[in-house]
Amino acid sequence: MSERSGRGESPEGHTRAERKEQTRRRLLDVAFRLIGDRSLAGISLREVAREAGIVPTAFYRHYGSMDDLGIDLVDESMRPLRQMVREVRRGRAAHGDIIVDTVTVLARHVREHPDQFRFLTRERYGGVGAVRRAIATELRLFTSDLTVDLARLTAGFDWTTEDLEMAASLMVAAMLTAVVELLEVDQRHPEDVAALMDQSQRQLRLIALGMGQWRSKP
Amino acid sequence: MSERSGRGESPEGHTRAERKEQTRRRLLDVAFRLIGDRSLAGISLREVAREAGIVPTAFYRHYGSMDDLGIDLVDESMRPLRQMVREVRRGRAAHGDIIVDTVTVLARHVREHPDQFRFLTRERYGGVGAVRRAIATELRLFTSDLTVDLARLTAGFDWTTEDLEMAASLMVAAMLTAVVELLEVDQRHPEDVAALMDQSQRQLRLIALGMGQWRSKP
DNA sequence: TGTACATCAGTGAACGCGCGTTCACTGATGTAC
DNA sequence: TGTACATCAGTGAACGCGCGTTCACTGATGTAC
Repeated sequence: MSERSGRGESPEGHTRAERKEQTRRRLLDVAFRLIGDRSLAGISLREVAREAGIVPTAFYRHYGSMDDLGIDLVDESMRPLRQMVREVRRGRAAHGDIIVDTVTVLARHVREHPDQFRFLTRERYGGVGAVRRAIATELRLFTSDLTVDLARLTAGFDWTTEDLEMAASLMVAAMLTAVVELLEVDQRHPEDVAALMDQSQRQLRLIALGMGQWRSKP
Repeated sequence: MSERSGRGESPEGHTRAERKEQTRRRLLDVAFRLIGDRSLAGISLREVAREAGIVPTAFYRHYGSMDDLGIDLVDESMRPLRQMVREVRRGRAAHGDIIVDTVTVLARHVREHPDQFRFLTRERYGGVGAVRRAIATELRLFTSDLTVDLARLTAGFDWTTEDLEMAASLMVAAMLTAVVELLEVDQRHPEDVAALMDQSQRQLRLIALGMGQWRSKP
């Protein structure tokens, strides 16, 4: 048999490594889909393998356990979040309203990758230890990026690092709440989505107003 | 045989109803304990029954399924939260600092009922539909109580109901974040607990400062 | 280019296990008279 | 108070099922010469 078309299925990806990567992607995609209405603990290795079109034992060619796959899912779903931060920073120089931009970009990402955000919010507290820690680490990085941004914005005022972190973590809390609520509302009711985004923007604005008045030991 | 001491175990509770209630309480306590390091989906009917000292089939004398037990767990763990709100309201008339009081009482409840708060934060997003909805309803009630309080505090200023709800939900988000972090830190390190409580108080103060500056369409 | 061997993604049978749920039951507690 | 029957919390055997994991395997792809 020739080098190509060795197997009937999947004509793309000729090398062994390419085929393996395709299977791994299928495992991740299937897991995200199944996680849409269940927790990671609620889906089985056999189910993921079955849906990905491989035999259960072949799963072990890719991950040592479902927990390992879970960690990979965290990486995958944190990527859009990091991209979001980058987008907002890029847009920041252009024109004024950081808050509107942030919420808009966040809402778009949630709309585009609902399963991934669902996974993150669900496993953030509920999941296996390793997965929970991976998510906590990523969120901490997210908060500290925001702290740096706030430091830049408040340069000249006498903000302590502690206070900046406090404000950043409050903003992250507000945004995470918005994400969760966005996932809950039916995307076919745009007026609900708009109301949520509006509330989220007003919350961030309220925090910004408070920061304007803040004195380090008020 | 006489009416009392029919069974060797559990001398308390003579009537059939009392004994049944004792078993139900044991089921709830066992479930809270097991949920300390797993999600509700991760514990089995057989395990709960085994730990409660009854045979699996006897479980059905108390609940139709583990989901039913889950709903009962929500009721049980929301009780301390409601009590907390009442306590803060009661103390409010006495002396000044609502924020310090709220955070102090909250921290105490979390310390006293860690398993129950763990259950709530874990199942809030991760759990079965019915349990998730029960928690969402209780939290909504909590937020609307706070909205009423804020309405009283801002009487005379031109706050819309929408804006009051927005501020209340931001405060609840801040407090829930604090709860989660309190559950994560080791209670044997009081300085970490103090730092968390301090951050939480500063966040609420920041929001209060923002509210002082708020104009309904800024 | 051709051959001979190594690699390794995926196969398929088999295992033991804990699960939820059914069923007919037991015997103490409760109730009617 | 005494008796006869009803109730019902808890028992124990049994079921079929999907699970994670083991094992020896196959055959296309990759590599060395």
